[in-house]
This record gives sequence, C-alpha cells and structure tokens, in this order.
Amino acid sequence: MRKGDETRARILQVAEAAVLAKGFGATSIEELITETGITKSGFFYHFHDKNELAKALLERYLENDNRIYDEIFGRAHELADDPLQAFLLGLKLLSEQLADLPNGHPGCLVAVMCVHERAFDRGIQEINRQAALAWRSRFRAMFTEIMDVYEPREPLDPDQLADMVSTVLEGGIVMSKALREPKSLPDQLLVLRAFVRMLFRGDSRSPNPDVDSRRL
Amino acid sequence: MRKGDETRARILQVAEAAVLAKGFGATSIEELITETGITKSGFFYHFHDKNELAKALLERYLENDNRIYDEIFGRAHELADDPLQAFLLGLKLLSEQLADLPNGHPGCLVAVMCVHERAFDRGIQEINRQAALAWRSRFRAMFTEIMDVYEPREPLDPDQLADMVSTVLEGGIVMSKALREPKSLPDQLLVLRAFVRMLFRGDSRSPNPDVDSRRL
DNA sequence: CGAAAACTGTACCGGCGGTACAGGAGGCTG
DNA sequence: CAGCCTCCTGTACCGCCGGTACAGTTTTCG
Repeated sequence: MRKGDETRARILQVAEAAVLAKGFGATSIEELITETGITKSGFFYHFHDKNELAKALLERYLENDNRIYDEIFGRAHELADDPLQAFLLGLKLLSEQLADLPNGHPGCLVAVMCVHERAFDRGIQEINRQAALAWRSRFRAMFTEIMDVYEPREPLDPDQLADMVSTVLEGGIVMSKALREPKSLPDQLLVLRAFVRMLFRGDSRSPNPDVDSRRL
Repeated sequence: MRKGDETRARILQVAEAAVLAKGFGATSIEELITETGITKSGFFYHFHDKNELAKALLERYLENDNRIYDEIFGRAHELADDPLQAFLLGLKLLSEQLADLPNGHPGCLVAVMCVHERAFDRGIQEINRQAALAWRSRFRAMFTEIMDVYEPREPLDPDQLADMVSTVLEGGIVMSKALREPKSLPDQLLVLRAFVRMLFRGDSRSPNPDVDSRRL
C-alpha cells in the first residue's frame, strides 16, 4: 500500500539524520516517533526491531549513494571522452558537490555500522561488505579503463587504487568531522585527484599530452 | 594511591576493547564491571558518568597513539638521513606493523567519537579536534622538511598533504572493517606511500636521484 | 461493502545509566 | 594505637528505553 510506504519513508528520513548526527545507539525510537508523529505501535508495525531499522536505513542510504555516483560519473563521462579526463572530472564534480553542502557531509552510514560492528547481526555486516565491494568494482572499472590508455608511473593494483577512492572519502568524512572543517573532505578528494593525475600524466606543469596518440 | 590507578587502568583497558568492538552505546557499564571484577559503585567511584569514561578512554588512546608514531617515525629518522627517505620508511614500518596485527586494526577511538558526535559534550569534541590538529602538525613538519629538499611535482599544500596521512589511516580502518580484509589498511598506506614518492621523486623506474645535489 | 492495511492505546517487562548513601577493608600518618 | 583517607562493597531505588502483547480503530482500495 502507498500510505504505509510513505510513513515508512518518513521514519527512515528522520532516523537517518538522527543516526548520522548522534550514532545509532544514541538515537531512541521514542524520539523518532515523536518527530514523525506516529505512535510506538506504529513504529513496530513497520520495523519489528531496531536492527531491522538499521538494515532498512543502510539499504536506503546505499541506493541513494549509488545513484549519486552514477549521476556524477555519468555526467563526467558525457563531458569527457578520455577515461582519465572523465575520472578526474568526476572527482572534481564530486568535490564541488561536497563543498556545496553547508554543514559538510552528514556522515556515512557504512562507517557508522563499521564502528558499531558487533552490535548488529551478520546481515548488516554483509550488506556493508557488499557495499564496499561495489565501490571497489565501480572505481576499478574506471581505473582499468584508464590503464588501457595510459601507463601508470608506478605499477599499482587497480583494486587498491579503487579502494583508495573509498578510503579517502571515508577518511575524509571522519577527519572533517574531527577537525570541524567541512572543507577538509572536498580538499582531500582534490589531493587524491592530483595524485591520480600525476600517476597517469606526470608533471602538471608540462602541457597536456596528446591523449589520442596513446590510445589503443 | 597506586591501587586506585591500577583498577582505573584495568577498567579503561577492558572498556577500550569493548568500545572498539561494539561502539560506545552498545558497551554497557554492567558488562565492564563484571569483566573487571568490581562493583557498580566501584565503577562510579572512578568515573562519575559514562561521558567521563569516554573522555579518559580517548585521552589514554591518544597518548598511546602518539607514542607509537613517535617510535616509528623516530626510528625511521634514525635509519635514514634524508627526510623523504625517512618519511617513506616510516610509512613502510607503519604499514608492516599494521599488517602484523592478526585481526587487523582494532579501530580508532577518534573515529568512534566522530560518529557519535552529538552524543558527547564539547570537551570530547575538542579533544578530538586537538588530536586531529596534532596529527596534522606532526605530518606537516615532515612534509615541509621534505619540501626543503625536494620540489613537489604538483604544488600541494603541506597541511592538506599531512591530513592525507590521517585520512588514509582513518579511511583505511573503516574500509578494512567494512571489507573484512585486515590487509586493506596496510595496503592503502603503501598506495599513499607510492603517491608521496611519486610526488617528490617522480618515476620509480628511473634510478634514484642524487639527493644531495638538490639539497639547499 | 468488505477485507486488508495501517495504524492507535494501554499495559507491561527487563536492562541499563545513574543516584544515594551507609558501611567496611586496608594503608599511611601523627 | 587512633584516626583519617583512599578505595571500594552492598543495597535500594529511579526513569528511560527497547521490546512485547494484544485489543481496538481508522483508512485505503478492490
């Protein structure tokens, strides 16, 4: 039914903001129901316990997360034919989008679930792992595409390079929260961008190489 | 008194392991006292509430954290005169030490406190911020030392470079937990190491440049 | 209209963080 | 030896929260 889904979505929306702000344990069900305007019974009609809420929260978050990456890197691939240019543009667009958030990135639910780790069941741990693997394969695809055209200066594993993108995102979120400097996260992404550009193109002060001459 | 400090230390030790495994909210005081073999009253004699426990936990963690960095990069500076070599060696030693942990890195309390954020008072948030700033100044000192000798291929801010080390460490911890691959964290550190080497030394396939000829 | 979906209301349970307070063991000091 | 201080123990209690149970009510839709 539609009405039920709408209420459920409203709970998830309120819950996500609360969990990202205070952590999962510090978010009480009672506060969620007062904010969404339903009763406790209503809450447990939708989620039979807090663990199920966590699972739904994580799934919703990951859907949105993937949608954002699809959009940004899809647009980047439309604007640039060259895979390296597209990836570098994508990182830039992502950095800009993150810099535009007035209060900084609200936080990553994957990181939240990692920190709480054993407090959740294996189902959530597995979703988390699959999410990380999905990030890896997403960015690995970009790096192998780049490596078909450019030879890296250092022989780095595309899987590890791909993980580096997620690592900088997750670490950047943690650090910008610790530092209370929202700009830190987008800046770190740009540092990564500089590293990747350096890896495949070398010195930035030399003019851009003629890309097509190196294409297979 | 010595006896009190010893009990306090035992509580902190038990608490740290529990918090890193399950998060702060999921760690109950009752479980801590059964494991340390004291009573609830005994616990509240040492820490007047859970927030104070968190504070003491964080302070203890950061002391140890700083000691480890001092040791590793101190040794690296003993073994290598050149600041770049010393830094690269330090990253390698750190990576090896992290790879030797059988179950991977247990987790970073700074990240835990960041995730829980608003659940704690400003005192803890400030300690967290100071810790991140201390990491920044530690690694910035190394990068400015390196920049006195080597010119970077890309004009990167030493503060942002310094933050990159913390970012990769924090992100690597999150990612290796999400992936359930302990090796991921040390690997990411080595990727960062390759990036830094590339930034200051260029192509790894060319022979090592004569360092002294570039020294000021 | 009727059935299923989407709730509300009430009452209750146990665990947990936290308070209050009395008292006791053990060591140090005058 | 007395007395005090540190470092606890024991007991009793409070309120919040997650969760259960279940009966009843409204809303939605075929």
